[in-house]
Amino acid sequence: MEIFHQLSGLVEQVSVDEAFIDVTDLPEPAEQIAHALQARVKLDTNLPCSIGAASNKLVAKIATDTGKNQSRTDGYPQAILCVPAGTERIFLSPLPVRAMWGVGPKMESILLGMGLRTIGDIANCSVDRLERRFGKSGVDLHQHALGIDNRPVTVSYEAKSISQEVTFARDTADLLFLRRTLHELAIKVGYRMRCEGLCARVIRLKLRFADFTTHTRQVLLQAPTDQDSVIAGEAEGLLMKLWQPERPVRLIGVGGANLVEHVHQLTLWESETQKERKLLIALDELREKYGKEAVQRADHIRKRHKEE
DNA sequence: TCTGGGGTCCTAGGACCC
DNA sequence: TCTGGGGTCCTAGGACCC
Repeated sequence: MEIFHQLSGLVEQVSVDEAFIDVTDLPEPAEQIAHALQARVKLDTNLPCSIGAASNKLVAKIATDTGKNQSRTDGYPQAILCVPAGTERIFLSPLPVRAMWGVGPKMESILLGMGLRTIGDIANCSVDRLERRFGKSGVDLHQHALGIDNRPVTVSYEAKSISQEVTFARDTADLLFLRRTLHELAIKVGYRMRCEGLCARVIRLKLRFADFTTHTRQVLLQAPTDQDSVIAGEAEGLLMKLWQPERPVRLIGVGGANLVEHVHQLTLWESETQKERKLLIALDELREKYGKEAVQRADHIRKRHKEE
């Protein structure tokens, strides 16, 4: 990512190992930039990478995937594929619908059922038919099949939600264990929110049963929070709504959504919650210095011992 | 791919208000 | 008192992505 930033200020990081770079303002041709960038990444990190270049994000993304698939001969894919402006539709046309960004297994089978095999078939299909079948996203799908995508490269990134979840090695029907796990997850979520300076207005619980059915419950808070105890408490309340003693649980997760920036409350007296905030921040700092297990709350430990 | 841990966006229905 | 239409907010679930 550092290497990308040296190239252009307009870098949109999509995941740990993927990014869009807007090189519109650079004088060199895209192909030349791509080769230099790939060489640079290899030299500095010894990592292979694939690059797709096009006039918009959608086509660049598909170009990367396509190049990667084509070069899947031996070893790592190290592809470069450039799609010149004006040739987007021609490039996409022969590709299978599954190659379209946003088309997964479900949509693929629906499209095949409609007799649409390639992206070109989607492009030649009437917008009305696609809209009837897929709603608003059908209109987008048609545009994308034509190679049209107006989404800009977005530099700043704001998280929409923060969550933690665990899948158990064995399904469990142990409520005490679930509640304890919930607490541990809530602590991690709260920590991450405080690191980002964010508070959540919505607390969400996710539960997956042994048969893989997944349920979520959420609650809208009066006031946004970044506090472990509040997150844990709300999540526990939600757990009791979903919990069925006879249904073992495979996964449990906690998250915060509707995130807002943390603002300090202007009250005359420090409330209990503000005291707890200060305590939590102090604990966060200790954990950063001495590791995650360095500090634990005595009341939590006592509770645990009693339970055990 | 019988399934890990994050995320995002969209849809549909219900409650509530004017 | 009942009905209609439209808008917003909230909740739950599904599809998809890396």
